[in-house]
Amino acid sequence: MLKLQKSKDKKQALLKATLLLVNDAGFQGASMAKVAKVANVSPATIYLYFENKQDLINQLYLNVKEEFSKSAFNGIDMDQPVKKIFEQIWFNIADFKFNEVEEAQFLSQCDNTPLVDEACRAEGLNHLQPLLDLWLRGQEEGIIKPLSPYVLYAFTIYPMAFLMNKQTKSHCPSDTIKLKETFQAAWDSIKV
Amino acid sequence: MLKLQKSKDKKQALLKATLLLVNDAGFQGASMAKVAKVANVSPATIYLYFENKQDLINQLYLNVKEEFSKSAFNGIDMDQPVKKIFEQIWFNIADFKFNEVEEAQFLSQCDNTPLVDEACRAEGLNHLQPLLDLWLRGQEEGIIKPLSPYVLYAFTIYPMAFLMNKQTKSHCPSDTIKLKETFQAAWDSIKV
DNA sequence: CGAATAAAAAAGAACGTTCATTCTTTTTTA
DNA sequence: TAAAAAAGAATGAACGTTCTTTTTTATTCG
Repeated sequence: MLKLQKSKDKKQALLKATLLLVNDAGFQGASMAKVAKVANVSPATIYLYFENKQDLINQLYLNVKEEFSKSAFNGIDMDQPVKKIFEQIWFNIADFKFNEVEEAQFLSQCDNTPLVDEACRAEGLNHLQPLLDLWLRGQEEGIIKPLSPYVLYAFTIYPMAFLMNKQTKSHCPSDTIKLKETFQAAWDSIKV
Repeated sequence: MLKLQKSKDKKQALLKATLLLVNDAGFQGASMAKVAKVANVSPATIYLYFENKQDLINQLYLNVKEEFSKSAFNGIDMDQPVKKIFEQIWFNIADFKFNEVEEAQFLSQCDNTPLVDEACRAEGLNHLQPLLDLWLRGQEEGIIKPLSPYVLYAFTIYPMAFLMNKQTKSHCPSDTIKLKETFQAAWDSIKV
């Protein structure tokens, strides 16, 4: 039982090491040798927990994506008006993006690379279903524009990745992005 | 003179080969050997035109970024209301994203990777100054919200990268994204 | 309860391959 | 015919992965 925990710790350490290395130097920068070194483990040990490098990347992606989705819907009260629920989710996501910077950065990098399996990406998207359902409800109530969920996502959630990125790389001082006004922009883009 | 053209052709072929390979298999997928093969050239020849791999990537990035900016401001008539000019630019960018798919995909991949020099990225951003100036003018006229240019960009331009990406990878059928309504969303997010 | 032992986990060295880059030779150009 | 451009082979280093050995763990029996 203690054994099992140790195993999980080691796997977690490997995932975290990969995350850090990918953020710092891209996917090719995260070589198995470096991942092993950062996780304080022999390269061979990685293969006890992961099939190969692709499997390591895929599992990391799904791991972080799930963490992200959990944050997004954390403490949501569904017995409220659509706008209020959306606001809760939006601020949850903002919190994640600006507090779990490492994880958020990693996800951004994954968004546009061909190195994450498409199947894997699709699985990661499933977790966001509650948000799509909420939008549908908003559209039925006539308070959200009849746009495809892709467009809704593109204008409300996706922009946060850009802003997080700019802030992290300190292209813009951290007081430039006022969350309340930023949410207003997001909402204005999709409200009817 | 003919010689010079041939040289330029070869350099262009190398850049294009790199672009394709990076899109297909990421930055590590674009090995010098493969780039050479696709461009029909010896690996050694690459080093006549580029210092090293990083230089190749940097130059490609700046090249494509400049092409992008040129498209954005193509045929713009500055003697018009702010909204009209912004609309022209927005549709220019949309055209680029949805027609020059290879280039747009490459830029998206560059946005979030640590493999493009920050200095290089900064240089690429300069080209967008006219858009920032336009926003400022709009803010002085009181028709654009007093948000930082980062936020304005995040909500009007950046979403197109996401939509192009989804459409290219055929996650959403190509008639899902109606440009006119999508522009409306962009404008609504920043108009006062 | 502690020593013996079998199994599982981990380590480190080693594998063949591929990498970015350079060296030497050949071809093309002026 | 001299110089510039290009080719192809060769370089050592680093890659992902596997092989062999050592260490750790859990279990069994004295």
